[in-house]
Amino acid sequence: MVRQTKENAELTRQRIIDAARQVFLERGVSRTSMEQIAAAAGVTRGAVYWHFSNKTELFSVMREQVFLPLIDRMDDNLQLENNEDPLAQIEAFLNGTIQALNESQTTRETYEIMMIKCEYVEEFSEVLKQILNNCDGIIQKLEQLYQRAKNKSQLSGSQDPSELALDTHLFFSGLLHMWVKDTDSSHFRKRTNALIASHINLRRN
Amino acid sequence: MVRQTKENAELTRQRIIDAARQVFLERGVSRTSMEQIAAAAGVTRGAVYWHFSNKTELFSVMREQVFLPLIDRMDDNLQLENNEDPLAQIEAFLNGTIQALNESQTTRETYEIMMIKCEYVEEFSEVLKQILNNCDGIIQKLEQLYQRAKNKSQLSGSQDPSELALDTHLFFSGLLHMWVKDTDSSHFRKRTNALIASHINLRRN
DNA sequence: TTGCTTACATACAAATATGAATGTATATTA
DNA sequence: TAATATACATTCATATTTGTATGTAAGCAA
Repeated sequence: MVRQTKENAELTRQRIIDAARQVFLERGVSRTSMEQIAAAAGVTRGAVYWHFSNKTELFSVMREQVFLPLIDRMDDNLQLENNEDPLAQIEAFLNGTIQALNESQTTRETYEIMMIKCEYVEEFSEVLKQILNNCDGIIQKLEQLYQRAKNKSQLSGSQDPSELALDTHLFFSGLLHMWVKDTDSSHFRKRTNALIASHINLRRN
Repeated sequence: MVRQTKENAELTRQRIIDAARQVFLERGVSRTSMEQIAAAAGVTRGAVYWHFSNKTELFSVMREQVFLPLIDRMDDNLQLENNEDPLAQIEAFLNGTIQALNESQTTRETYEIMMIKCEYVEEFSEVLKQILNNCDGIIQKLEQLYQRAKNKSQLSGSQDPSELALDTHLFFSGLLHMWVKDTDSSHFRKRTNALIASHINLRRN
């Protein structure tokens, strides 16, 4: 197989991305060599370098394939439609993200790589900034939703939407980390729905 | 300087550990070579290999120097003394840990390395297990404290101590991550106390 | 059909990293 | 004070990894 058609080349490219994800997961991003990725994809380094200029670019593509759609989905779930029940909407957003993890192994693996199999230095610290920016967006939207919940007297006591939003974001950030790290026992993953429910319930009037 | 006294050797050892922390922070654990550590410590690789058998051991020592005392301190803060105000005790525990970060640059740096400059694969996945075990311990103690808070009718509504404990742990885990990642702007760090206060307040009767 | 380009494989050169082996001067100890 | 162990520095052999350069057969356009 010396020269593939355009279609086949695209398949090869995707196989390389999938192989990279697999090896990143096993050996960590830094320890992974292009040779290992090539071997896992059943090609040589020549092919990998043909499709991607280096490991960093390959990493970025792998990440974006999963995260860009995921972020879109999260944005949708947080959209300010005229919802009767903002608190329920927040809950649905949290559950939706967990559901995305449950449904797609690729998403799960990518999350795991991003969280505990990647060192955010040099070129990669840029990625960290993007992530933080994204967090800011989510926090803002949460705050708006909490504000609307407050306007509708859904909240108990006199709670500040801004602090509620941050509290929820931190909770969820911690939740995702735990969810990802809890690979074998998985006794944690079964509790997530209840946890999210009680987290929201704590706020409800 | 070919042969130092025992005392000086101990100083050299510590200098190597400090140098390792510094280079780990800059380049990430994986990308850091023994040569770079040696250079940063002002010695040669010979000295580094004399004191530590390899990078993994050096990493472990660096980590334990900071974490073992920190864990002890956290355990102390969570101890079940006959406290009148369990909720305040939890709040003090959270604030205390943040304070430890504020007070010690070494602790801060080590946390940052552990969180975003280290890949938890192969030998390092053992470390991850230890961390998770520790979390379990903290969660259990939080649960006991929440139980006592409930017995004293400190809690509003009918909240489950077990879920409150997990919620607090996830919140705090997320908080630590944010705290560490928020290196430059530091606008987040100033809000931590207020955030912790409102997190606890949400539970209070 | 020819010629150019694509999609790789193979080969090469240079850099970097590791662990161990060896050297060595000085503390330490008997 | 002589012998030994210590605390390193230096050297060496060996991998490993990277990027690039070159080769090549087949696809594709004119």
